[in-house]
Amino acid sequence: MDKSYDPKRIEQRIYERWESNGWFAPSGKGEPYCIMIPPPNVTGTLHMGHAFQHTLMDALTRMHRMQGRNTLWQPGTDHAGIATQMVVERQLNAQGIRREDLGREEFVKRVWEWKAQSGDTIARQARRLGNSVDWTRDRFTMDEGLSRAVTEVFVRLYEEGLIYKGKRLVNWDPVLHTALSDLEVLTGEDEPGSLWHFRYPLVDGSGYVVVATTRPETMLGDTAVAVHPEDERYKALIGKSLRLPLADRIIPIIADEYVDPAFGSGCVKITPGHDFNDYEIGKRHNLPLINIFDANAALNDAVPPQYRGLDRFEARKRIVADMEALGLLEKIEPHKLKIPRGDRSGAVLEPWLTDQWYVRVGPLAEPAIKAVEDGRIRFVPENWTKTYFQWMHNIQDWCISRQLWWGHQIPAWYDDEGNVYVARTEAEAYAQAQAKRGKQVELKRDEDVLDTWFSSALWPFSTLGWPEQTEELKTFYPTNVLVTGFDIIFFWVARMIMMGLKFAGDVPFREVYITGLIRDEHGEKMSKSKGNIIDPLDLIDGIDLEALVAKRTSGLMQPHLKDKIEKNTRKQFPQGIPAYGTDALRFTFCALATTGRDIRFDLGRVEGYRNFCNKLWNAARYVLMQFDGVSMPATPASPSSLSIADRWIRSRLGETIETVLARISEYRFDLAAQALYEFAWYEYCDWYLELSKPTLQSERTTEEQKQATRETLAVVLEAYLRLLHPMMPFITEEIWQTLAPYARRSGETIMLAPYPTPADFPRDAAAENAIRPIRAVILGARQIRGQLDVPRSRRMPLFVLAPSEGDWQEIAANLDLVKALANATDVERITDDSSLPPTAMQIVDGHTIHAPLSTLIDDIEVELARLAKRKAKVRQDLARSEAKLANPSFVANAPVAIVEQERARIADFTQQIAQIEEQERRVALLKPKK
RNA sequence: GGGUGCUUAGCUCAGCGGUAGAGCGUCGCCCUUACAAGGCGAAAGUCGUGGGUUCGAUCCCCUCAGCACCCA
Repeated sequence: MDKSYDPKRIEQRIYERWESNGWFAPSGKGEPYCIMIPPPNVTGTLHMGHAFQHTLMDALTRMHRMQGRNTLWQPGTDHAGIATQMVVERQLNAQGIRREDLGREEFVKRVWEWKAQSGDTIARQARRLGNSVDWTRDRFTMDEGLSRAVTEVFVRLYEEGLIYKGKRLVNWDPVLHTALSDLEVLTGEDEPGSLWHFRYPLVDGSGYVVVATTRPETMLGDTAVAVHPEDERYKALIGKSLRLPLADRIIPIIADEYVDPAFGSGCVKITPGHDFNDYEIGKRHNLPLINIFDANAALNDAVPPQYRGLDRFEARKRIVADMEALGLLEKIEPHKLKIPRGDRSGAVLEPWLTDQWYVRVGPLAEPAIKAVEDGRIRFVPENWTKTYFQWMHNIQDWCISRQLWWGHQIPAWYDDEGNVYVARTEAEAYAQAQAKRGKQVELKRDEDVLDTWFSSALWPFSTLGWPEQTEELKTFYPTNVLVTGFDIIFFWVARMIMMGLKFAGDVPFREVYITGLIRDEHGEKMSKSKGNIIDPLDLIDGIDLEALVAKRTSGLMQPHLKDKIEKNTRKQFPQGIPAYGTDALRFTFCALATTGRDIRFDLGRVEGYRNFCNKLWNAARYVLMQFDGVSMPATPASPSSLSIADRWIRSRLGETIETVLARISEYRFDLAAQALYEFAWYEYCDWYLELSKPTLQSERTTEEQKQATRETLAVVLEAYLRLLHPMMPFITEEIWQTLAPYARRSGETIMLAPYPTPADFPRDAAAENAIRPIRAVILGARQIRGQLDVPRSRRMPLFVLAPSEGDWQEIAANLDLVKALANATDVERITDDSSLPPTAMQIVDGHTIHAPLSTLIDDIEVELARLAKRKAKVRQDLARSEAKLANPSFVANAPVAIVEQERARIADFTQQIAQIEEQERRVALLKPKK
């Protein structure tokens, strides 16, 4: 083995072997376990959030596979309608081609070409992350099978009256020319704007009312002015008529509770065609609805000729100017408001009246709520159920049509009379038309496509072959757990639950593990425009500064941010990013997977876990070295030949296995990772490896004892590798391949070896207790050296005052061990320290350890200072305990065990102080007489 | 306006009714034949504020402040 760990040399080779052997596919044996990957955008790349979630899913998948379950991790991608269409359109625009020039068919062909070209980026990334997905089952939402599921669901919902077409106000993106669902609307921070106060004259010439508006350009579509019914200022005006300036229309003054008398002037212009609230008011008061915008949000022919064709923002200026010229502009106030924008285009959205398809969600939501209420689906962490319920109880009908070309075209056809035929195929639609019209008629298919989330909602069963009742569907549905971020609970999780219950007859998954969102080191969301994204592969392979800068500053939507991004990047990564390897990255993700909702990604953590990989690597090297030139005996070492250290480390591994299993079962990957880290580093490496050295190197131990220790080294490490494998698949496999035989374990791969159980390494309380005094003496010696800055090379005799005969027996039985690790010339028991020469003293776990000062230092003051400090600390502790016991109600009310513990502490502290004082007295004797 | 979180060591975060923990960073000492990507030792926190419950609160309850997110 190389002296240090080099992930580049092992990872890809190992992954290829796993994949080519078909080990990712379900075994076909055992209880099923299934996770559906949340399908990423097929033309996109995996970002840190994906890498994070994939790591957790892979860890779960690998663990259950090792536990003998029939395990499927289903991979795939979605077609990301708007995002993908935008990308391809932009590419075409760069060549001076417009989408409309190509026509729909040709354009869609170009998208497929782009998909083919960029499509394997994600698969390549996923492989580098070590994902053990079953690639043979890879799916895409636009695949034939999945498209069939989409059509089937659409038709069935339509037939049940759960899908309808309606003319409604929608959120219209005037740049992308499509409707968006509520969820795709972003309302960001308050932006500075104005509140314009206009005068609308009364028809009877008795004056005017002042209306306040943030959108002057919509006044041409006003069909009323509303006041609050109880507003004394305007009560008398209700029912009167106004002459709408510029448009020169007569509109009524109406009363509606919706009006906030305190806002603006208390008079609100009502534009039912271009505002969601006004639309509702319009419905209540039977107001006419005037649409004044076209698809580009420019004014249409419904407005006076001089405004026609003006863009909405241009129109605003003109209208304000014209009102002012007419003396109808009362004032302009600065006003902050939130402006709705499209989540893809960033364009200011326009409420616009169009024909759209909707899903009537109410009847679907009810069972979906119930499934969570009665525990058939469990959210982890549990408090996300609240978020889910809040949304589900206030759910709105879902606008599913999009005016795009890329996506599942809606299976609806129209005849020349405008009748609609929803059908699984064109032929079926023609048959329906024939039946209805009694003759053959020409049909035209609906141009719109479905929201991408419509197909994503079917993912858990469409990928398994639905509507066919396939074996896979029977075996793996409902799936076990969904791993995803809280940001798509509404978009995706809720909709999958609704669709799964409706069409697959059961919940789509039994648990939903909601992860936090990966943010940058400042807690900022990672985004291209902020220039703070990190490609997970760059953490794995490393990247130099120039390449990183180039990556972050190319293809920016807002080129003016380039300089800032470059500057920040150079500042943050002056040396670029070193290669950390997949395992280090994966372990970092696990360690960061706390219950919080924001996860700050800290490069320091990755580095730390890369070091951990190296530590593990070198521990393995040490273990393997012990077998050099040693022939393996035919039979394993007998239990009776195990040393106390051998028994101890086995017991500690047992506890670690227990902890890891428990923590992962509650999705606390952070705590599981911590337990794994601590065992390997602080127990196995720091202690056990060191404890093994005297046994293996001494001439005083028997060959049988040596064999027992060698085997323990191998057996414990081998089992630990299996325990760690789900989080760090590559390094564990690499080491395991050479180590396994020494642990008498065979098999082609660690990924199919059994996952450890606590029963494999039963707890051994006697061994754990026996190690304690041994450790105490070694620690005492180390502390004395450390605190007095004495080099390890300076050896010394130790005198130990043990708290009990039993404790001393453990020390005495392992004297060579203690001497070696404490680097002591001798370890001698004392029962009374008064006869000792002046020493440095340390109390550890009830053991008092002395080392003669003459062997350590020349300056007595150093030791005196150390003692004084120590004494002060113990006195503080003593005071605290005494105060507690001095409180009669503490003694009366606290549990006996707690009171006893406090009494014991006092006794202990008192004794320690006495010892330190005695020590001070004796050390002082060494002071040169003045 | 409604809702949900968060505030613990310099930084990033665990923890949780009985003497405050980790990683990274910092400071000493050490080239110890597994590992300097290392070893040993150390320093460092009135656990956001103010109340309450309790024998005892970082933890439970209330108030306030700051920050973040979601919904309208």
